[in-house]
Amino acid sequence: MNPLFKALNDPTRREILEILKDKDLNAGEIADHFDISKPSISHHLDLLKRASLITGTKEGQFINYSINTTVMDDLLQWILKLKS
Amino acid sequence: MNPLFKALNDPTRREILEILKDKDLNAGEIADHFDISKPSISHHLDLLKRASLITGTKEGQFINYSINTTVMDDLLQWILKLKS
DNA sequence: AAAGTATTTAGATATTTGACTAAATAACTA
DNA sequence: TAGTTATTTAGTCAAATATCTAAATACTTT
Repeated sequence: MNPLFKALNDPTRREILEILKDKDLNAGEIADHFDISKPSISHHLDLLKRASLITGTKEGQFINYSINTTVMDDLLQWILKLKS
Repeated sequence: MNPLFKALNDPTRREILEILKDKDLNAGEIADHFDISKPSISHHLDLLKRASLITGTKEGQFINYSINTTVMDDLLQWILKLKS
């Protein structure tokens, strides 16, 4: 659970998830959405990957990122447990 | 959303929520569950309060804390939006 | 009023985090 | 193969975080 909460505890990373919800994008396209350097975005992507919230697959020169929402099921469970 | 994610991004604070799920407790009782100083627990309680995840009501010398799960509805919505 | 208990506030310190620039790696293109 | 593009890794720095001890505040009890 820890890497998941950690990954979600940043507005930039949450926005990355929101833009990936609509469409897979490569690292450069993701970086273009933000006013932050590419290395910083790369770091955010790394944290999201560590939490399994995204997956990156190399397509030639590019790395295409997709969201993976299945990890959030644990989070949903945890919240619902607290609410019951 | 930010203070919510921030508050949840700590194992001690998540455990505080879990023990408050079962039963309201005062600050001292909460502190007794952990191997951490009372001032540190007080700080964690403050962050949880800022996120409206708990409420504290003074009962004489004690402050009784209760969980408030309604704030998590926004979080649930956010997660479900990403999953749809 | 003085002493004791419960909790928070203040101040200090070590660790973590998010950002940057510069350099490294990997793949494509001429 | 040399140059260009995409992305990550390395190293640095400032700001944020989690912890501690000591002191302050607030209530209760004697």
